[in-house]
Amino acid sequence: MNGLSAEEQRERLAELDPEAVAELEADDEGDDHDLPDLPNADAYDEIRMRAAPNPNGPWHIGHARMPAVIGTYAERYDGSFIVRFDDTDPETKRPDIDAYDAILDDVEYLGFEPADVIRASDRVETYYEYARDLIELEGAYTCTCPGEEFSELKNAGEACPHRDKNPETVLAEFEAMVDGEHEAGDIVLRVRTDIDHKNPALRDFVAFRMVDTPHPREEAADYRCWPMLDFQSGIDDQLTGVTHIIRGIDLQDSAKKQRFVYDYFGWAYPEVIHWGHVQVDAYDVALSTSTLKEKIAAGEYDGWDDPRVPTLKSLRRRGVRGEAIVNAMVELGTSTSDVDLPMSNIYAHNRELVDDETDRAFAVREGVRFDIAGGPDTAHPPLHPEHPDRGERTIPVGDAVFLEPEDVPEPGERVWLKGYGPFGREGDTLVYTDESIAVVRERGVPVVHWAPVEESVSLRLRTMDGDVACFAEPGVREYDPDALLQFERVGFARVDAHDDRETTCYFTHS
RNA sequence: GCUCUGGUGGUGUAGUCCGGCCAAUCAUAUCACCCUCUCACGGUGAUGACCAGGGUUCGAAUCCCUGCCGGAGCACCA
Repeated sequence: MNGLSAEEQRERLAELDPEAVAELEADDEGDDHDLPDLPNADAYDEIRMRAAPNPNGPWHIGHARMPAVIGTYAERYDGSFIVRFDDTDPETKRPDIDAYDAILDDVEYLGFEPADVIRASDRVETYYEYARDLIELEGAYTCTCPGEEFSELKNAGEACPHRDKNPETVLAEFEAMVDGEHEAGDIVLRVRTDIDHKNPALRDFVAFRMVDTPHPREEAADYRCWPMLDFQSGIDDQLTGVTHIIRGIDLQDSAKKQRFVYDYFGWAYPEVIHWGHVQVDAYDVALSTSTLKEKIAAGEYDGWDDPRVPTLKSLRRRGVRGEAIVNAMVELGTSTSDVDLPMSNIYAHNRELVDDETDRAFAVREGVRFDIAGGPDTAHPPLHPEHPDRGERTIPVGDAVFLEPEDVPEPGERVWLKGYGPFGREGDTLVYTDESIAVVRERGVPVVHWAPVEESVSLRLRTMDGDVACFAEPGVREYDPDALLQFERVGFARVDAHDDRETTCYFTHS
């Protein structure tokens, strides 16, 4: 057997023990991805998942987890996912009209395409239909108890007086809700679950309530009777063929509540996975859309793509590839405990994606000026050290250069200007010494990056810690906005804009 | 108070269902060395974990009990 190739061994094994081969192949498969298998995946013809954001602002980094994971699952199982905006609260969690498109942009940036995009606020009539059906099945009742009173009864495991109304009465009262004949707080429609269920969270929850504030979307502005998340989401998951739901641990009880509705209708509940919260390091601000919104409105940040802000728009502007974020998110898996995602992880994935194809350039931060004496007129460092075939840059040196303060040699010491040549410091002048590269290899002369004074480009490097004034080599102006560069010994940066005075780049990571 | 649900190196993850191949996998991180006209990339090595205590067993990260610590829900928010 040892004399055979792996292929032959496997064929041979197939004859002897087909099941063992299947197992081997399953193992091989397992090495290709980090995410665990979807529960009970074989039971479904097509895997269907959904991202159900509340459109209250552009996404922060944590939001990337949902599309990253369900998009990856969809690809792996040859299934699909939809984006469904759960925008059924026009007041407390009022949708931001711009957020719908902003979120879809973010999904695209991550590299995924939803099979469909729907908005709950377009589907209110549908929810009404199912509510009517549920009422007829005696699965829901209208209730005018003040919230606090009901809460007390519920905690005691006691039914309120409205629970036993007949369906005809309930239906009539519900139609009055639909017609907007009530005001917020006056009446709700409750699902009849189990009033003394041992878990108080599951007892007769609210399915519809009145909201006085019109929905910001014109198409939905006339509705006053709005479904609650647990009802709306449950109906939609069934209607859109969702087979697997992933959601946060804060919604752990949702499935249990929705099962009561599913049971009334005779539906099978989808598979469900709960995961914990994601926390990201490296930022001063919390991963919270509402907090970000406040601080941006207050002028503390320039906008949703300010480099100091933990949003996807910010990472995008900084030149981080969506794929890097996806890779990092997929590595987090789907565990129920809270997880910390270090930004260094996203950076490591990004570096892996971009390092090989990114041109190199020089940018000097807070440059110190030195005159140059001797040496060739131009320097020709390669565009990429590992790909000399891609060509080289041309930097006109002029008669002075900038060095970073940390790279300044002591008087009498030498320094190798990268891609240019060896110099010794005499006062404020760097004098060309015409030595070979051996001084670097054998004598340990430091190799530093530099920029010419005369033909330098003023460059503003926007970083998470604020803006840094730099001088860059002239070739930087040739790159179109959106290009990625690696400033040698500084780090990666995305070219953002050029104007008459300066070039702006966003720092990606080291 | 009631009800869920977790706890593997700094971080994430594999292993836990069906105890032994686990003196615990892989990645990232940090440090060192090598490579190098970058502090990038690449290579080598090091660091570093089964929440605690009992029990069952020839054998426990894995099963049982207790404790400790954490997260979540009990909204006319999502």
